[in-house]
Amino acid sequence: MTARRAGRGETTRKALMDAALRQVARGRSFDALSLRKLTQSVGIVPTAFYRHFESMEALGLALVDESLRTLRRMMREAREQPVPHEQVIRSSVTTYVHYLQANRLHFHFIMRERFGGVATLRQGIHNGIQLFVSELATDMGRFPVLDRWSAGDLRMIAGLIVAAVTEATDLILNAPEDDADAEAEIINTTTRQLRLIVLAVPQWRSS
Amino acid sequence: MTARRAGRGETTRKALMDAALRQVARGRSFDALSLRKLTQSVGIVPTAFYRHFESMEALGLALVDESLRTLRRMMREAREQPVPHEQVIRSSVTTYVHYLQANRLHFHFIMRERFGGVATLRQGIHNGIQLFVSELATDMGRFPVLDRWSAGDLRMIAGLIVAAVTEATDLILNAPEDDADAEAEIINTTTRQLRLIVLAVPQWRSS
DNA sequence: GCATAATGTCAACACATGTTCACTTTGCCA
DNA sequence: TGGCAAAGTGAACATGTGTTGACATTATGC
Repeated sequence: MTARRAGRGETTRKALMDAALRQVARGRSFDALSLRKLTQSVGIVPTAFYRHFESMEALGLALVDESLRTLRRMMREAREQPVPHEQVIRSSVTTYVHYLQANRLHFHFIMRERFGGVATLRQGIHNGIQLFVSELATDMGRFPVLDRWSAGDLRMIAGLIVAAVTEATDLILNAPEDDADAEAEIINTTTRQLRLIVLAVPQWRSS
Repeated sequence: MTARRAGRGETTRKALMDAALRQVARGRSFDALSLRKLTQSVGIVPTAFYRHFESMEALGLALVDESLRTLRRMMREAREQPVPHEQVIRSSVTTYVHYLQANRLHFHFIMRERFGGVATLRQGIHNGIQLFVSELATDMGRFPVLDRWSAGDLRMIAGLIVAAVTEATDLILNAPEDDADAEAEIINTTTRQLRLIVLAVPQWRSS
């Protein structure tokens, strides 16, 4: 039983991860981070890095893991929340954006490294998102009309929704952090996009 | 009139740009490229780089420009092409994917640096895409039913379409280059997504 | 409280990076 | 054809990089 110790080591490990996240959120891509600057910003000597991670890539993978975890947590909480009868879409979008604001660093990391320069990170994030799409698809399959849809059609529509939300995420992250007007407009546009999609559902005939 | 010479210089300038594009397509993010490796892969000495670009960032901006230009070229050609009466959506998607395959390097660059680590490149690409969305919106405003839509609604739906196409682009670029089956499936999914969107159009009531 | 493993430090390495300056070569235009 | 600007070269620089090994300092479980 390798009971993980939770001494100061655990905290500087976290500090390293946070430092990396902050650097990424500041604009740099993970690919271009330097081990030395990272340790410096944490206040330890470069060589101490290896006490916590085997390599930079390992750090990156840990960050992918952590970030995807907050994504899953969001979905779980959303599932446990009772579904509001009115304004389902609008309130979902709003909730999402709040969650996004509360976890900017993780979302920023995911967005940047999703197409970033490190193949293994890309792969990990890609898989995570695909899983996310799948879960969304099966969730949607429980709704009144959609319960007659094929699995493929459900994935198709889930993918479309995720694409819309991804675009919104991009816009939010690139807007100034406290611009309420911009945020409101993005929420508005995304809400209308999702409403449009829902409007199409009853019309759909699988070919 | 500063008539640009087209000597060997012009060609190694292009060679530098191509080398950078290849490196990016290979996986590295632009801000992790090294000036030295670049010049080495072109066969010139590092210092000669400055004969063609003031800095790496200048190279990047030139690449943004070039890549966005192929995007605009695509749209222009699409506009000049007569609209097929049947299977409009499917044939559009197919055409797009072919164009994408024929210009993988440029699309790869756009996709990677759209969220990449260099702010100015991000900004440039973002603006380019927004312009793209606007043009698509006004184009769509010429269609039978959509000609009654507000500009805001048109932008909304155009954004949704672009989001779907962007997702498809990502999938295509990350699939092996000659996997016809995967390509066919992506085309299929995207086509259905766009069809779904079109189905919603007659139902839409602007609030 | 002591032994022990985990964290952290220090010095040093071999190498890669961007950029400088003065120089040579190339190719075009008058 | 001679001149001149453009393109390419070479040596050298100051810095930054990842990684090594041997050593010091913690903290924690027994």
